Amino acid sequence: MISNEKPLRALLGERGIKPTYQRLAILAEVLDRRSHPAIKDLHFGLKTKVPTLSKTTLYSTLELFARHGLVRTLRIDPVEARYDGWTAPHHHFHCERCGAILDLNLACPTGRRGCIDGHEIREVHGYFRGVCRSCLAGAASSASPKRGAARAALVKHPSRRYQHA
Amino acid sequence: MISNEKPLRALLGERGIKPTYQRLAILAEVLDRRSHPAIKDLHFGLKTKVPTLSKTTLYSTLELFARHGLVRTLRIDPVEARYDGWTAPHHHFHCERCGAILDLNLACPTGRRGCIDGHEIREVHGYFRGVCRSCLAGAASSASPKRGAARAALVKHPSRRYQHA
DNA sequence: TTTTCATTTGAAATCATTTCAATTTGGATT
DNA sequence: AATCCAAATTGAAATGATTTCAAATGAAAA
Ligand SMILES: [Mn+2]
Ligand SMILES: [Mn+2]
Ligand SMILES: [Zn+2]
Ligand SMILES: [Zn+2]
Repeated sequence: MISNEKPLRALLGERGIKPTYQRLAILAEVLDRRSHPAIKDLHFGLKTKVPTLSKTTLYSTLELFARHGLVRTLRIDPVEARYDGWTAPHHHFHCERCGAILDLNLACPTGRRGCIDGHEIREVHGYFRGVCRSCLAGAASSASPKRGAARAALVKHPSRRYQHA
Repeated sequence: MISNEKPLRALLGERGIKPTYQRLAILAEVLDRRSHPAIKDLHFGLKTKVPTLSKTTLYSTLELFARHGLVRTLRIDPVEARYDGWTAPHHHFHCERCGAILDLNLACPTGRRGCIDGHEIREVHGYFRGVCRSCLAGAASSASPKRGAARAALVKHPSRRYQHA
């Protein structure tokens, strides 16, 4: 629903990646989500379609996809990598209360490439952290009732984050 | 040597943080380094001055410092948190070959605060990743002979990163 | 000195990620 | 259809940063 214009097979084929059943399912799942899912979220979301899918495959496949520019690996969440199927340059906001990662569209582009100070730039990430709109609205202490990755993040992580503040 | 204008005791006192022997040593160590050290680097660097210092104290103290704006916690290295005693807004570059983290001074500021899309912004990070100047110079495969955190990162991390590419 | 409370410490637990060897898969060849 | 082979997948074990937790220490107050 995001950028599934081209069939998934083509996205893989163009890059010489064999369109395995697992790879197609993983690619579909990660492109289908705007929530910047973590490995465990993808694993959970795919358990019906690919019951035998291992986390090891998820790790290696997502690294493969990232290497070929099919997904972006976000490191804004200190606990776990989050993946983004939307590869156009944009910034990210991480809510330290509910764990949600949201897209931001700002002036400063993250698409910059080339060299800076002689260093070869391959990736640019603009990370903002704070308290998201809906957490601000749902005042008080406990995070507002979110779903998906945000909620998943909530129930886990003992006090690592996403607790009171 | 960086921003030790004020005595360290004052930096803590202003914020109501009791100037413990450990805290003063940790603060001195993190302010003294431009290498954006990880916990293990600080632990190693302090073993002479504070032989009994535990990593637990380092974790909790650095979190305390970060909460009070004395240091910034960088999440650009996927393996471990790196700490920055230079709190003025600036961007960071992470060399995926040798692990070094370098300061960048660019136009787009990271000092932005306030709200975006209704989200309350508390932290802004500009992360660039690629291959650093000296790694580019020292062509070939193995990383150029670096020191400090970069080297430390090298000898560790089996193939996690900092290997060939 | 005795009490009290914050800080420090080390050991154990947690958990994301990596490693690795074995199994499975699917295409090519016979 | 049967065989072969390299790539892909899998699960279990290892790794290592970070957190948890309860005991030990320290320092100020009574
Ligand atoms: Mn995004
Ligand atoms: Mn810096
Ligand atoms: Zn939130
Ligand atoms: Zn380098």
